[in-house]
Amino acid sequence: MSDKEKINTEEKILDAAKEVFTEEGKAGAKMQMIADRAGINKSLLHYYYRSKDKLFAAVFKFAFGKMASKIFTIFKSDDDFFTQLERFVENYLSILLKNPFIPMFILGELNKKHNNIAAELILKSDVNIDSFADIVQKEIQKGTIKKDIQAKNLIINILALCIFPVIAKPIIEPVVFNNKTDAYKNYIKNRKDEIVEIVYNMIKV
Amino acid sequence: MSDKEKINTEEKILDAAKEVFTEEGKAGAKMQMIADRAGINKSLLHYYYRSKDKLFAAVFKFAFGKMASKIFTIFKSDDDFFTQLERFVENYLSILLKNPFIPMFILGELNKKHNNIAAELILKSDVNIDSFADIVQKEIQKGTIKKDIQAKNLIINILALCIFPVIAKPIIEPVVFNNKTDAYKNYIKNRKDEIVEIVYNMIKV
DNA sequence: GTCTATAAATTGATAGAC
DNA sequence: GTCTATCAATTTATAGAC
Repeated sequence: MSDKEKINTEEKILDAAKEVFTEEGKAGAKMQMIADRAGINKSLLHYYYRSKDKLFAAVFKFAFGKMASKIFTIFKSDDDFFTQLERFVENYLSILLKNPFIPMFILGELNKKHNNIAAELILKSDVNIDSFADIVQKEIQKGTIKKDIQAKNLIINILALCIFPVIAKPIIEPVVFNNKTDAYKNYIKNRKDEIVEIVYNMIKV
Repeated sequence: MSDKEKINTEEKILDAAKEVFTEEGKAGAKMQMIADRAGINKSLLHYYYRSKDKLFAAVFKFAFGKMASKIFTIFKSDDDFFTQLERFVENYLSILLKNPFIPMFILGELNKKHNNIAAELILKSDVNIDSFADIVQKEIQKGTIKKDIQAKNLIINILALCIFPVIAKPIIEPVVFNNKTDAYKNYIKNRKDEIVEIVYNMIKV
């Protein structure tokens, strides 16, 4: 898909909307910006998606799917648990760095007082941690990890360690790394090993 | 300050603005909402604060100060390092739970592409981690913590483990705790001990 | 399908009376 | 200081030509 002229209008609109909504938030995004970015007229937005709310819903659904759907797939491989965890962190960090604005967009919209659309879409999603909880339970029985490890805590901690450094970049880069872009980039590059070691120390017997 | 009628108008406006801006974001917040919440006329907002930008700047400055200014003060006590860390986590979680919308507000605005105001205010702030880095260095020399601990990594990890569960509440509560509010509240209540243990396992020799 | 023109509603900001 | 009335600009959405 190197030639952007070849994709159809509906797709062009959705791509532009993804960019503008995730960069500016729902309230900050303007239909005119999206039309400009898509290289089409504002009226066409309403022709394909009837309202800003409908377009937002499409983008939010895509964004949430991007970050949530593949979370637990890695834990279905035949690798041992520690390898699965390592591959998960690597994989999730990779997705995050390719889509640095998406987590902030999702969390930002969900935390808005008057945004039923986003909250409703979460309720309809079928993401759940049951399969991951089963795997953790089995590892405990095998004696490979600490007895008192809780799957819920474990997954939240891992996601916190992966997501926070990305969404807090605009504050970490100036405050922690004195505005040195390279220092922040280097920090992120080494992030996988850092997280894996923390998780290892969290769960090892 | 139990009788809200007694505080002056300027203060009433700022209090209302803090609420509305942090709940809705800068673009989502409307001057009319703020006036209504303050129980005054919209024109008075412009009388005290000349523009929405000026009012936003006042709120953002307050919010950032609330979360950032007291971060490193605890590490000036005479307690041993592990006790200082424990007290820091306890203290920071307490501030977070009293102001659950502030971290999301700060990070959300800083991640907006076209928001110079917030980014400028961060640059002007004098928050830095130098004193904390010194303390970590001394502990390493004393041999009380691992040799390869980096202060920058340590503080980011701790903040991640504190802040993420709060800003991700709208997704943790439905996805991880099946919409059981009590289960989430209980999880947060036990959060301090969980984080302290993780940090202990991170740094102990 | 895509555009121009315009309606209709919202919203930040000001003027002026009291 | 506080209010009413109103402006001017923005913004979502629609009507209608091609």
